Amino acid sequence: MPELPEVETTKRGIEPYLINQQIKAVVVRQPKLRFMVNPELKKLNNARVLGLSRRAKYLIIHTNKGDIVGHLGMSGTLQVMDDKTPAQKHDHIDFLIDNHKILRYHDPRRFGAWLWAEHAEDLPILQKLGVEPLEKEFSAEYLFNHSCKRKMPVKSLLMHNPIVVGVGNIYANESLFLCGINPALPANLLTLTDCEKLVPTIKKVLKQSIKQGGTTLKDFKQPDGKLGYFVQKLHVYGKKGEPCPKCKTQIESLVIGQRNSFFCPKCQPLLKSK
DNA sequence: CAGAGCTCCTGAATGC
DNA sequence: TGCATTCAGGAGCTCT
Repeated sequence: MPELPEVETTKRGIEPYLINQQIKAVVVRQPKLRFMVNPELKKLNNARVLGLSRRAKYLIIHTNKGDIVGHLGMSGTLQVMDDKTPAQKHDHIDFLIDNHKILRYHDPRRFGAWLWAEHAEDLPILQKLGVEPLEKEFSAEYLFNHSCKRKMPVKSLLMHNPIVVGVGNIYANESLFLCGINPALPANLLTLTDCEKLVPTIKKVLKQSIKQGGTTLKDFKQPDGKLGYFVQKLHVYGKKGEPCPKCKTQIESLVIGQRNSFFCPKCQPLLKSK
């Protein structure tokens, strides 16, 4: 599933092919995605790409005729390929570029979204987003300020977009494990000290992942980038029943906020002893 | 306002 | 072998 690092990697990967190019046409084969694809997209003929940016997991393509705002959902991919490449199943959108290439959006589960706005900042969806996890605004103090008065489980808080964006299920699980914090712990029981550990850990995990995203980057230049998402070294995510890498206790799983969560009951006790 | 639950969709995994 | 069922998963929206 494209997490923030994947989106960032995608952005960096396609940017060189798009910048200063004209979008000749936009072909929408399947408009029914998470939201109906914005018909305004089709008016972008001959729009020139000025640059790309990212906000949370949204990818923004700035043109002289407005901003295209895309989200890869959980199974979406964007690839630049030759404009003669035949469309495959689930290839929902093509942006035809004037260098005989296309930017193709492929998304089996259709959880993605493609919006348009004169200025991306005006989209309500983007305005409601919390801080970027890699920016300095996401600090221990910031997290503590928002956690101390909420009862929701820490893990849900970390995945709560109005507070901090881009921390997906995998990263929330892994970061909490690395900090020895139980994912079900009510947020208001987090101490400032916990936050001082957690925040840098989240940043570290995300940065590491972006670095590894270089691997993904290579694949996605290959037109048949059928390589799935590269597996990264995970400690607990998806490892129910396996031994904890630290203490060998069996990893347990628990559904929190409809999301599967993994943790070591010994390294991440719910009740803080001592 | 906080927070729980619902919903979109399809492929993979599991069950018979 | 094949059909039917179950589940995962990002995030906005609705309801309490």
